[in-house]
Amino acid sequence: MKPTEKADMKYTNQRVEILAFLREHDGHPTVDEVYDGVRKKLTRISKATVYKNLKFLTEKGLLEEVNVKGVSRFEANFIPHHHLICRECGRMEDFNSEQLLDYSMKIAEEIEGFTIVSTSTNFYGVCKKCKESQGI
Amino acid sequence: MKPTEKADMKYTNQRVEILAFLREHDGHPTVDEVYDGVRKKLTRISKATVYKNLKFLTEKGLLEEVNVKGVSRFEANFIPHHHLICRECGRMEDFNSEQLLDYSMKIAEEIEGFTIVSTSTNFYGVCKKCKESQGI
DNA sequence: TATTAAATAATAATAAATATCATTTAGTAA
DNA sequence: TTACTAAATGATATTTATTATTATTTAATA
Repeated sequence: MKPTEKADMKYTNQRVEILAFLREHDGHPTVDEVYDGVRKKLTRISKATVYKNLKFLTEKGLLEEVNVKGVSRFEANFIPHHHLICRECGRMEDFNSEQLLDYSMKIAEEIEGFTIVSTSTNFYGVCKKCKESQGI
Repeated sequence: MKPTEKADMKYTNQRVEILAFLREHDGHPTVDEVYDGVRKKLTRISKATVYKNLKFLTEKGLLEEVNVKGVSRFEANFIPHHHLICRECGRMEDFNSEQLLDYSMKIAEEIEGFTIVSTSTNFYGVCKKCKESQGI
């Protein structure tokens, strides 16, 4: 099922707000960040509901879970892309390169033992903020 | 510090065995797998020691932590490489492509806001075993 | 609008990871 | 080699993260 299709599930306010929050916040929020964000609109939402739905929506293919430095983060961006990851603070940004996707998928064709359907490259380094705070 | 240099730390039996185990098992073991493996040689090792050392050795730069489907896994392979990841079972294998590393690092040079020092591409798909068990 | 399966909130339970602390050990120097 | 000391360990307690339970509420459908 493509992310744009209607999934076979109830579109509760909680789910709608979680999806909306993640579509508006592309910085790969953690569970707690999603909870805090969604709570501004749905003040009575339970954290268990956030956990359950992040898991559920990920299984449904409407979200993707990524992990940096042992912390789970979520994103709603299904356009194939890459990640810039700060080894210091864990900050994570999307990065687009059609070229690199094409190149990687070409290489993937030669791989045996695995049937590859997608690729994503992680770029590790130090973000601007961390570099500046180290420099001082 | 390069992984081959002697780190500034005590080389306890526990640490030596954890490092040895990970160097001999390149399938990206989980905490529990490391614990079970090392316990065969050091029957009295505590799980807390395994946790502490996996974290410590990762911070020291002697191990790397990766995460598949929410599960932390560890590896001792510091030769830059890529990963084949099964979306079904979470199996993870190393994959080498000097070409792809070069290509990615070339692209990295153009990235602003992050100072990139390394890259790694994840290839997502279905492994042979999962494909066979689905086919039946 | 009434029905019903599914989802929620609140909380309990479980699992994962870390902290505590008395004891042991690796590394160093006499 | 032995003695010393900071660091590491094992055992366990504590904390944090995640999942399960259950009475109540709600979205989807007729």
